[in-house]
Amino acid sequence: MQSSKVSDASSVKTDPVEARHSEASPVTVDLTAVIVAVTNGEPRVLTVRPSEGEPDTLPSGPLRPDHRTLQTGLRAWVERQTSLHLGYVEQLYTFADRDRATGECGPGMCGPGESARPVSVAYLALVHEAGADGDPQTAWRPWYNYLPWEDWRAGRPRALDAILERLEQWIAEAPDPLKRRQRAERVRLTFAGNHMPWDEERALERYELLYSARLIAEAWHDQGLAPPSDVAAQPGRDMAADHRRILATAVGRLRGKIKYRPVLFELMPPAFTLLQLQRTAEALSGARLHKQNFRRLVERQRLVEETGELETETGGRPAKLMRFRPEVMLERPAPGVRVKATRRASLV
Amino acid sequence: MQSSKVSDASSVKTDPVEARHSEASPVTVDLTAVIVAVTNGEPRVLTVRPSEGEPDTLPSGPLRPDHRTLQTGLRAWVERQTSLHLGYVEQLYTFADRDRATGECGPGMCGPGESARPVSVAYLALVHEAGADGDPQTAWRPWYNYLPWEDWRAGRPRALDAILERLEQWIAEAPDPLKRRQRAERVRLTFAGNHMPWDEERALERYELLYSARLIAEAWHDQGLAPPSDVAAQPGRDMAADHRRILATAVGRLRGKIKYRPVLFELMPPAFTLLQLQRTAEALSGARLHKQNFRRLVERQRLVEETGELETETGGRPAKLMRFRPEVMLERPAPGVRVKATRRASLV
DNA sequence: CCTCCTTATGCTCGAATTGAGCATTAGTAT
DNA sequence: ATACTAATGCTCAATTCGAGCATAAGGAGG
Repeated sequence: MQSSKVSDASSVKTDPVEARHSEASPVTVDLTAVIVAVTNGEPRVLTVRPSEGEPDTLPSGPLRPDHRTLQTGLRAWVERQTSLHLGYVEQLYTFADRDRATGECGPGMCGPGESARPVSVAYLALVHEAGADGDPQTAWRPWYNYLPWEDWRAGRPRALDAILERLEQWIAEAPDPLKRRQRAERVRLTFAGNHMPWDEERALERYELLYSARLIAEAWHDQGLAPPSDVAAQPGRDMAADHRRILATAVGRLRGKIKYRPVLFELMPPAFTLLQLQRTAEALSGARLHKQNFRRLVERQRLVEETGELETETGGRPAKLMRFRPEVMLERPAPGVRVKATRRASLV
Repeated sequence: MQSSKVSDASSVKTDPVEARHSEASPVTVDLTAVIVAVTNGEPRVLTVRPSEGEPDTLPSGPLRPDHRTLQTGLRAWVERQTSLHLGYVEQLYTFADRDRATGECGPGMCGPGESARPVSVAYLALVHEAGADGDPQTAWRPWYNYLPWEDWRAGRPRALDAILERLEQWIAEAPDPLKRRQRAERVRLTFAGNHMPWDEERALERYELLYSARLIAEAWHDQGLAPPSDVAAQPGRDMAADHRRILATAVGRLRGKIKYRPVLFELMPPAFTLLQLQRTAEALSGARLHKQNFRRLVERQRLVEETGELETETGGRPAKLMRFRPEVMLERPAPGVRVKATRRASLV
């Protein structure tokens, strides 16, 4: 079913006529959005509620002639589809792999071989609150549902054991010793083997590795195959087309970004406690942070100021409510929350 | 027909007619490459020699159906156009502004409004040596020819005086006081006014600001106007379409990248002295670095190892020749040359 | 050969940043 | 009162950073 595109691809290769008229191929541009919010310390992405039995989907739509720029096109689509106004928006990446589903053709919906190749331009957007829209067409999903191995907040994720076991198997299956070493090295690098620390920014690399090793259901779909029924072999919920890849890109990018730009505050309500801020940073980076050092950092950089109010619902001593101090943008280049995970995740 | 789910979703909310003729506009995808090399401490980009009287152009070509991915398409084009093999390649950005020339249509050259909108996907590539190809169709140009205000290696660039003068004028011309303050703030932030340090990574922001203020010849062209004849008002050599914007994107991105990934070595010959390495870093970042601290950094991170040879043509005491130590990639995440400009550019 | 110029390389020193953790405060729940 | 929980203040050592002094080792000019 998803395989329709694969047959397109092969027709391109085999049909000499197709190959000869090598002019620019007409394509359509699809704008896809990863819209992120963090509520109660849980990072969520907005999904368009799929039809029964279909995998989850990110909001997206084609670029239209009346869109002046890619970004305005994206905003238009999202605002229409979700009645959500986007604040911070950033371009993520442009994908156009011929052999990898890009989602425009549902089962049987693709035209004949001539159909335009789908190019998708992915965007990342941050919004304040998840709750808002009661739109029944959309749903906020914890992003770690799709990428469970990325969540180290409660220590090493359970899913990793099964994953690493499968990856060892994949390494062993390599056709020759050189490839075997390369695979092993790639696993070690991205999955923190052997003296490598876990690098939370490598979310995309990890996803791509799992895809190569066919631990990602989409890898099977893209080849027109049904994934093995063994659930443990397919960690995380799958998504339509390459949306999970786009999500992984967003996660990695955002994890990097918070370290040198104050984007964290795009996700916060107008007033918040320092712990809430910390929880948000942890939600994104997927790691626990050292509390006192986190505060020191935020305070020394003067990223926030007191509102004067207190939050009493903390479960402990009341906390000062803070607000973002927008002037920082005008003071230093590159302010951000460059935090390092605590060594021992238990602490905090 | 493209995105079934989107039109479904939107048709729920909006006028079905609108939704129906909301076909994706057909577009062509143009792959554009910023190919960078540094020779003798001068950063250069590969340009395709323009026809007489035409502005300089970056190598580019349309995405074709036989290209499996965007990146392979780009490599194919570049290898054909320049007989150059690309090593490091990274996607930069995708541009598709409707109102900004993207090169396919000169003034009046576009067909009727229906013509396909050009989308350009820009890539950055790093290569070892500029000299190589004797291809008469291409030329290596110092990138600061196009962005002279970005070169602070010999102190504050001369061009800045004229630029800032014009920008002051632009600020004063603002239609209302609020806009005036916003313009002033924007200038201060990007051009290091008033206690802001020069942030070399903001190359794109600076370019865009100059574009807004019409200090960039392309800003006039895009509106079908001839730029004023006053040369001082148009700093830097212009390029075709939005290629200078793409170049500015590349410069900013690369300046950021060298700080946390060892990409610098993609530009170096197999063996080099530490000073050559430093000159390369300086060439990219456009600033002078503190020599001893630079060596300390490179050595402490064990980015290089001695080859055992000496370079005697240094003009002074012979220097050890070094080579990149690729093992660093396997040791730590994010090794790089995160250097800060010396306060006083004279030192070194 | 001696002097000067140039670059290479070693080393120091104080300031700032970072990682980790102790201690105290101030609320709520039992 | 006692136990928990979270907020907040503070310390301390290790490391990193910014700046600069000092010395080494070549070549060029006298």
